[in-house]
Amino acid sequence: MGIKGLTKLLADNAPKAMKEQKFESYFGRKIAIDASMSIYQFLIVVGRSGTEMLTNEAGEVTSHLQGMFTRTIRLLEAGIKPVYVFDGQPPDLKKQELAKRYSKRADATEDLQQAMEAGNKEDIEKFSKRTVKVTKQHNEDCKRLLRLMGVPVIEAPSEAEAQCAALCKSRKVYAVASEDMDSLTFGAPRFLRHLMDPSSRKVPVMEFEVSKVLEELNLTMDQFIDLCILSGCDYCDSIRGIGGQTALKLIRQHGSIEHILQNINKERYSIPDDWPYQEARRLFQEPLVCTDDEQLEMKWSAPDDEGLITFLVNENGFNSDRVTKAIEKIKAAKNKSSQGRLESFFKPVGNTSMPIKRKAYWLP
DNA sequence: ACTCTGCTTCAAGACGCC
DNA sequence: ATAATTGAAGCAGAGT
DNA sequence: GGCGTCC
Repeated sequence: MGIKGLTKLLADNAPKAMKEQKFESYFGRKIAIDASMSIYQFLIVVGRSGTEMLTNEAGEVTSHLQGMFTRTIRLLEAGIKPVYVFDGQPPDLKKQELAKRYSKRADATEDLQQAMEAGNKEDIEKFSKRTVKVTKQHNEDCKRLLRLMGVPVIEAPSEAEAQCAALCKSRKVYAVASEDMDSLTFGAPRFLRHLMDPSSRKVPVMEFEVSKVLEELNLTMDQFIDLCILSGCDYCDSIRGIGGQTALKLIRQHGSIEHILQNINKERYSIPDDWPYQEARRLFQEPLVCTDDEQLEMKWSAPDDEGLITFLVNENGFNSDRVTKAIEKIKAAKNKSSQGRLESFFKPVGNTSMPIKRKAYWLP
């Protein structure tokens, strides 16, 4: 569930920490993306009608490939250098939460069964979406596709969001793009929401800087993490009756969850038994991430034409012409943006005599 | 009156043709 | 055995 | 912009 109500809390209490940006302003930028969440959305929405989805001849689902392929091309054409980060093992604390979701899905599967027997189209549509799950195979399919496209893939040891944040902290990428507010709690210095929306043109890209969030809320990072835990996170329960607003007030007043617990009226608020807030805090402060430079190497290389045609056309029934055209798009996009951010940034100005300090500008 | 929490519900891609 | 979303909007009702 | 198709 991410962090409950954090968007609204920040909009109300730290409006200057977020700013609208143009999609085009990320030309040449390296951006980390949580792959699993994208795959999930593709499975739910791409080519779905009732229980029907896009499939290959063997009847295996290909919606995730279609979605990942077109979206990644769109990013490359915008000059963005995406790096997709895949989930590893979830932390133990998350397993309780995940068990709940599992049982919800089991319920939905039953509901779907009934709807199908009753032939209720609307219900079939509704419940089938809730039974979607991302399998290991889906993940492997997408990794293979991305590698063939020449787009880097990183396998996180645990939470992908945490790995994305770590990449941004160590300046290996410019920003993290996600719809999940956890990114800020993991300390991603620059965080983008709605990066993918502008195609439908409704929502502008929203850019958050964690340093400004802290500055405006007047909190330390540790206090911000405590605020997120109290607001409600995936790792442990929160205190019933305390939401974002109250949590912010209490943190400002007492400084930490420990001090809040010492001062709070325990008649009024019941603290959960065996409340693992300290472990949750630790997961946000020091999540398990990979820091090995060799494993984090990112290269945006030319696409593998033959490999893509074998995989998409021969193995998964994609239209041959479409794939060929798409490959050309990828090549054109990579040529255009391989010059990097600076030249293209200055090109419209038309003044080539200006000396440029290359190195300084190349930092993310 | 007003604020806040907490529950339920929903919707979720990208492209091209018209 | 294997796999585990999300935010947001709208509404009810408790608390202050 | 609404609507069907992608596999």
